[in-house]
Amino acid sequence: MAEQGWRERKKTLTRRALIEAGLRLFRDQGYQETSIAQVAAAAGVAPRTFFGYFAGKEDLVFADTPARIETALRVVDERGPEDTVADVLTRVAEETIAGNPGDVDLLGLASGRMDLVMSTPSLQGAALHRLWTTEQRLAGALLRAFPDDLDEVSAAMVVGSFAGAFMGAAGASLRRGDRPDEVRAAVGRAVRHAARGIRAGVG
Amino acid sequence: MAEQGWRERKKTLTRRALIEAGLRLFRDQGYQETSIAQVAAAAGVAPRTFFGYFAGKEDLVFADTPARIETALRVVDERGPEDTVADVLTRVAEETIAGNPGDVDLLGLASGRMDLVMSTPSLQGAALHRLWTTEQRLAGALLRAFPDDLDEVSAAMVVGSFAGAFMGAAGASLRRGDRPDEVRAAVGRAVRHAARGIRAGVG
DNA sequence: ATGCAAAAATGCAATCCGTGCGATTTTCCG
DNA sequence: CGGAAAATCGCACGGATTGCATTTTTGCAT
Repeated sequence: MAEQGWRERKKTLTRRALIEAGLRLFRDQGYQETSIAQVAAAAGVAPRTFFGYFAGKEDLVFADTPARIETALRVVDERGPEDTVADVLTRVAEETIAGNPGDVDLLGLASGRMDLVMSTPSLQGAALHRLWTTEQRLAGALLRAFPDDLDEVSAAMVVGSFAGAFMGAAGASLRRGDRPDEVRAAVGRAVRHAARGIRAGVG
Repeated sequence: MAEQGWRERKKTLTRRALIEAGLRLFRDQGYQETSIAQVAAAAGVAPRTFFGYFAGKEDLVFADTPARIETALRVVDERGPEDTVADVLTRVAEETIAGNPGDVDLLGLASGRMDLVMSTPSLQGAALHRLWTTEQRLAGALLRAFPDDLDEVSAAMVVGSFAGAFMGAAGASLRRGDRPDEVRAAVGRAVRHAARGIRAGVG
């Protein structure tokens, strides 16, 4: 847990500086309109250095998702004996919502990422791709947690219908201009719908 | 319906040449590894001309989807009086499958696109983004077709769960290396599952 | 404190996508 | 045949990435 020293500390410091500078610039002047050179300059490093921290422009925007994904997977892995597939996925969804609609507070930059992604096509694609690969991992974890109730395809199908309902509702609610709590409610309804659908099919 | 003359004819001809050349090169040497310059050269036009036909490299890969999307939307618009939401979406899915898993035959280049997309991250993102925007349009059409049973959010949620289940099943089946007919079967099962889930919730 | 080796930050060149613009060539039509 | 409109081209940028060689920093053992 303990960091080595100045070396490590400085690295996470630079990383954070890049994220904050990037997110701020993206929000203020737009994603496409902001060049990596600007982000690097604002963070006080050379443009080339940016790529030592992130694989690309998109990566900076989703810098906090890996942790959230691990959390979601852990929820599945820690399935209780009495839990059903729907129970577990519902809990995953709740866990996800807890730090999603209307928030972000990534590094002090509360909100903004949702709007940013929703208003930037290329980021939408990136976000959906991450969601897609995450769904696959989630399906794998689910299959491991319920080996008697599922198979590869049904696991992926269940996760897909869940995520699909979730995203569909969230997207529509946001597009409609709902308040954060309304979005939460909409998503909650979608999750319950998906859970009901699953119970009607798989154990 | 009738084309003007040589002008129009040549245009669609060049367009087709670009698509065929592109798809062939993408399949043979990979998407990322193929430059637009190569595609243009193979089609006998200047690189700059490529952008007169497609907005970008990705567009070429999905050149046939617009038509398919229109078809899907039409299926929703032509809802029968007795149809339920699940009925309509099931029909949309069938319509979609009819020309999807294992095929493509876009322009004689049977198969290959599915594999191409599944093996190219950036194309996956593009494909998912197209799916996402299509879902929105589908939700809109569905809302128009069932104004008494749905609202914006529930329509999007229903479409999302449907598409999610569809994609999840298709992806898992393909990833597992299933034969085209097996993929079809898996998707069929997913569609029935999603339909059941919808019937359990919305009318 | 000093010097060396590993790690990080840079600089630079090169490739490729995508776009604006002006110059050319084709095709259409009177 | 003589434009006018449409389609191609060529050219020059701006910006994302990447590979490679060079220069700074930092960690650590004398």
